[in-house]
Parts: sequence; C-alpha cells; structure tokens
Amino acid sequence: MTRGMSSCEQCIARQLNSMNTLTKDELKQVSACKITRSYKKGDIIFNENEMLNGVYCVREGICKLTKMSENGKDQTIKLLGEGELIGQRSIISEERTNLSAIALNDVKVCFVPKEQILSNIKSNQEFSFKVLQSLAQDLREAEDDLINMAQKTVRQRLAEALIYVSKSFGVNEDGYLSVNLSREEYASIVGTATESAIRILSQFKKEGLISTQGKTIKIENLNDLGRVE
Amino acid sequence: MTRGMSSCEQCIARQLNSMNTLTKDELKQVSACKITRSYKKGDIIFNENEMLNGVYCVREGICKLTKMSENGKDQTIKLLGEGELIGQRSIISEERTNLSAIALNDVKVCFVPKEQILSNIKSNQEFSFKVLQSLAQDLREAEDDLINMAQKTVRQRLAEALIYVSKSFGVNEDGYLSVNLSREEYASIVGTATESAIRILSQFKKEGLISTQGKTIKIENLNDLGRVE
DNA sequence: TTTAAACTATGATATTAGTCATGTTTTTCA
DNA sequence: TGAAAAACATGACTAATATCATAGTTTAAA
Repeated sequence: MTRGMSSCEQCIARQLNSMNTLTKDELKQVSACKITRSYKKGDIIFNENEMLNGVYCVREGICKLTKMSENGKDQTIKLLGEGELIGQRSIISEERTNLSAIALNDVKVCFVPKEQILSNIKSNQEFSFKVLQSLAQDLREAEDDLINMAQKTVRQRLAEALIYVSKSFGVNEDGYLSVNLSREEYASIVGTATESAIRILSQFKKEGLISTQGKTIKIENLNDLGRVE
Repeated sequence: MTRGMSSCEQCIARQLNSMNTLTKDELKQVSACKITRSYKKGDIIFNENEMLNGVYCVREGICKLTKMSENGKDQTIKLLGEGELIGQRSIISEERTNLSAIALNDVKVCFVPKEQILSNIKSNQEFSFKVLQSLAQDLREAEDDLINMAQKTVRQRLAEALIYVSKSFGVNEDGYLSVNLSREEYASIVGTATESAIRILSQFKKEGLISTQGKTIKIENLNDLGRVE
C-alpha cells in the first residue's frame, strides 16, 4: 500500500462523493479494517434474506443486485462498479437483505464492519448527511425505474439498458461495451424473456443501432438508440 | 390548539416512528411554524420539477405521488395518509421534485420549512438517523414495487393494490374501502389501461373476491385475492 | 329533479411479449 | 484441439394486454 488514502478510504470517500466528510482519524479507523475479499464471476457475495454484518465497497469489477421471484425468474435491480457501496440499506434498516449481490466478473471488495459504519454515521454529522443524500438519490432512481418498467416497451427498456451500461462502465478502445453481459443478463435487467432480449438485439443490429461480435456489443448510433419506439 | 403536542409535532413524530427523537426545545420550534394548508380533491400540492422550500406532513386526507410519462399516462408511485411526509427526498437531495403530489380527497397538511427540517437533521443525530431509516424503508419498498411491476401480471398487481389500499387506509363500518379511488386511479397505480383495470375488477366480482357498489369496493375474500394468478 | 359530464362496462380487434421447439454459433476446458 | 456446454438465433404459436368503439350507470351540479 502506498501512503495517503487506502483503497477502503477511497471507496467510502468516492461513494459519498466528498473527500472531506470523515476526519483524518475516522478515515484512519476505516482504513484499519481493510478486509479485502475476492470473488470470481458468478460468485455470490450475499444472498437474499441474510443478516449482513457490514457493508461492501467494490474496489474492482462489477456486481449485480438481483431478486429471485416466485416464478423462478430473477430481476436485476442495479449494477455496481468501482467505488460503490453494497448493503448499506440493510445495515441502516437493521433488516435482512432483500436482494442478493453477485459478481459479474472477477471482483474485489473491501468489507467495512457494521459497527464501523454505524459509528461514523452516528458521530459524524456531515458523513451521515452524505449517506442520507446517497440514499435519496437511490430512491429517486428506483422510482424512475419503476415508471419505465410500467410505461415503456421492452424494446425501449432494452435500448436504455444498453445506454446505461455504456455510460456507467464505458467502452474499450474499439468502442465495444467494456462490460460483457449475456443476453440472459440483459433480459433480467429489462424484465423480459431471454428470447425476447435476443430478438430485439437482432432487430437493433438490422437497424444499424448496434453491432455485435459474439456476445460483445457496440453501440453504433447512440442518438437513435435513445429514441427507439 | 390544546396543550401538549401540536399536530405538526405529531406528524413529524409519528412519521419518524419515535416520540423521543427531537428534544422538547426542537419540538417547540417545529410546532412554532404551524403553517397549515388545505386542498380539495384533485388539487395539486406541488408539481414535477419544482423546487420545494419545505416538506409537507399530511394531517388529514390522502394524497398521491404521480409522474406523467411521455405518452401522456401518469403513473402513481405511492399513496400517503395521515402522518406521512411529502417532499423530504427533494429537500435532502437539494433537487427539483420528480413527482407531483395531488390530493385524492380533502386534505390538510402542515408545512415545515426547509431550514427547520435541515437544521434538525444536522443538529440532532438521532432524528437524522430516523430520517435515514425512513428513506431506507422507502427504498426497499420502491425496489419491491419494481420487481412486482416487472414480474407480476396486471391481475396480480391489481389484487395487491386493493389489499394495499385496504391495509393502509382501512374500511368503513360496512366493510367497504374507506378510500374511494376511481378505476382510472387504480389503473395508474397498477400501470395498466383503465379498461383493463375495469375488466379485471369485473372478473374479481364474478369470482366473488370483491363486491362493488358504484365505485366503492369491498374485499370479500382477502385470502384468495392475495393468491390470484 | 333533470341533464350533462364523468365514470363504468363490455365486445371486437390489434399489438406486444411469452413460450416452446429446434438449430447454429461461440466458448470453455479436459 | 476437439467435444461438450453454454449462449445465441429464429420460427411458430399462444397468452396477455392495449386500443377502439359503443353503450349503460352513476354522480354532481344547475
């Protein structure tokens, strides 16, 4: 480790969108507990209905939050990249998780024990307010997603999912999305059948909106993709 | 006003699910600003994309939070009854509202200025944590709603909407739901066409799950209604 | 109390998306 | 590197829901 901030500190600080929220002493404490865990593609970080004893901060890789429904399909709620926190809602509510967290590729997280986070929330007003703001932001996003789910077609939602992945996780040097999700995973984000996702991606290809190479996808026309009907 | 707690205090206290969160002095301050506003059925409390300068606490009546989508339909996100807060998310994020709040019947709210709420959040750790917990709860509900929207049929969602209204706002002496929503309003909660909502309610009636008298609805078989496929 | 407006009801038809079946391509790993 | 597994692709059919049309009922207000 280099001097200055540890990765844990960076995670927390970045997530909360402020480098000056915790005092130096508090940061030192957070960095003191640098328990790092590694997961491979497909590994479960935690399952639905578990009690967590801390929050996870993604240092490397991408995770998804999903929930299995009665009919056996699972719904992806959110993708999380570097610097994002997982599990804070459950810790704050003191409830079991309602989602599972799964690694989408090789993932490293740092684990911050519950007591640590809660004590910072309770003793540091500014930090606490940042957490409040980040929950408020998540809530707004969830409400927007709900409206999209209710009112847009599968085609529109899939187009938006591609744009979301592109904006959140970027593209590589050839312009292909740097996160490779299977058609099944796209279907889970959009809330549709895998075959429907495949079919619509084929349409997008025919219409010149995207191109593919195996499972990797490249957005060819972002503007039109954002306007599909 | 009688001595003891004012209505505003009661609103805040009830919402935050704790009578001991604010100190007596803080409660006195909150109660000092008892600006009460009245709205009639259909009145707009605030619109989408407004800057709020405070939060509203419902003292009487029911409100809905809705968002108009591009195709002209509006989606109801949540119904709010007595004791519930409106606008806290926008105040915390310091953003414009993304939903409008509309009175579903005659409504009285008390208005708590932004500075008041924010100063309590910033100076009272326990109060702040309660707000945090209530946002975490809202977030969980929004995630659950998203999954329902994605994975359940219109029929199932409508059944759940009826149960939700019944549990949240109760029934009158004859067993009829005490909140009277039009079929159009149910459609807006469920995210479907008004005709579909009407058709499904007719089916429920034929199946003996509910009965109706004009627009008022009575749940006849709560168990089976909760299990429709 | 009557009359318009709003709401509820239902049939016919169109559209969207899901399911099942089958074949092809890509990826993985022994 | 070659076979098996996983993922992708597409056709045919079905089910769910939306849309359009029309008519009956209830509500509210003059």
